[in-house]
Amino acid sequence: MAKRLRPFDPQAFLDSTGVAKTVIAYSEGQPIFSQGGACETVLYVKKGEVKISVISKTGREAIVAILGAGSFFGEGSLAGQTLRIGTATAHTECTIIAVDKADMRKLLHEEHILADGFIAHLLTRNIRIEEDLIDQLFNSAEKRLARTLLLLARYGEEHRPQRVIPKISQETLAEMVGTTRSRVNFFMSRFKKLGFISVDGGLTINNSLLSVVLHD
Amino acid sequence: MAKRLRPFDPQAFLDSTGVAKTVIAYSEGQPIFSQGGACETVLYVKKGEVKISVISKTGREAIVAILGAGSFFGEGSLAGQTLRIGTATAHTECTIIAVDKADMRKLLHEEHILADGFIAHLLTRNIRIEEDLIDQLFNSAEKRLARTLLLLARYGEEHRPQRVIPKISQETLAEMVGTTRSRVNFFMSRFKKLGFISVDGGLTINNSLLSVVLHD
DNA sequence: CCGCGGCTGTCCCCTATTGAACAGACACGG
DNA sequence: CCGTGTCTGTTCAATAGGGGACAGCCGCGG
Repeated sequence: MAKRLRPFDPQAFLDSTGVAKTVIAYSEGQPIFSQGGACETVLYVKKGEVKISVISKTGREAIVAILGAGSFFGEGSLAGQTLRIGTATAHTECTIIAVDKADMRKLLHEEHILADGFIAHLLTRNIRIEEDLIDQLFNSAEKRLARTLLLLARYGEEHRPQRVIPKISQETLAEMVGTTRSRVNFFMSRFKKLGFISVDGGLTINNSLLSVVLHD
Repeated sequence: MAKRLRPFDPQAFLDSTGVAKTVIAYSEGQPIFSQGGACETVLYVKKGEVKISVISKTGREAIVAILGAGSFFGEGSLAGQTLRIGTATAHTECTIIAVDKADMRKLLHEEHILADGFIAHLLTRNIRIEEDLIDQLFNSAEKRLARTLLLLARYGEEHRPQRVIPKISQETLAEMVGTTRSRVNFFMSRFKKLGFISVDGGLTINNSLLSVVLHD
């Protein structure tokens, strides 16, 4: 089913369908929706990347996901959520399609092909979140950081294993990993010392070496 | 959509459809599928409860979910997973319907109504897992335990707030919360001392008092 | 060229958590 | 009534992680 996603292009579909929708371009850092706000739409990343984060009562921020083109988000609205549980921010410049939840429900019900794609998306999402949860349950901050770096390096792959990581601050890493910056820095230094990563301009990671951390 | 799940009954649907399926009754503790095993079916809880757990490389067990009647599980197979990432065990006596993944795909594609129900299920699941993840990211073991107890107490609700918790060992709680038994014991003692819970035969929790823990 | 803001490299203290061990309570089957 | 296995209550030493604080770097816009 993951493979079925490829041939089906929700974007073209959404573009062509007659349903009411909004297409908006955001510049980096702009909020798309905010935690606690009304939950009336389902959104789709047409271009760029979106960051989904949550802020705790104590003000700590955690990054739940970074989604690329082709992903839906804000689907919670379909399940009866009335308030957004997180905040969506443009992580890079991006353009987003928003569909009213009632329309989306109708579309899903009437259009096999969209429903298929949406199910595929939800399944993928589910797996990823579950992996993240398991990661949190089992692994130390060090391993989680290693995993995050590996995922980032693999990101934008599809082709040859790219190992250069797009610029990212330790602060952001900490929020993704679920720890503090001082910890991140501590482990990064260690990784460098051990030759698992290197910093020559961009951050480069050595997949096979870093993987060692993960597997004990 | 969560509400739509109610009128639609996947069980009756699966029962009536002509697709090949297996219905099996399990007794408590029996394995339904095992981590690392082949991933060929999607399953559905017709009666009873199923425990989904994962075992780490170091042998630690974590309980990812406990699902009641009406839930699907093992849907990862649809997304191209070839190996089960966790183990499903009969948490109580239960009866399970298993559908081959190819058949399930066909059904989902052809039957609006099933697809609707399945999407509703996935959305609900997604939200729950995401909440668990956020809980792990933000909250201390103490708060997570409080939350777990509250969820357990509310479990089987639908009606008046029941506060008696079905018998459950500290060991199991630890696996659900993602901590150790000693920690669970420590916090349980504290909760008792503070009057948040009481043990007169069964474990009874005081919802409003225990909620305090959650909200700082 | 200077100052400012945003990051990084380091330290350090203090609390939370782990991991293991051990005795006592209880339930069950022989 | 006894042994055995499964929990619970408790303790303790050893770590991992949280939460600052601070100086140094670097790029950018006056």
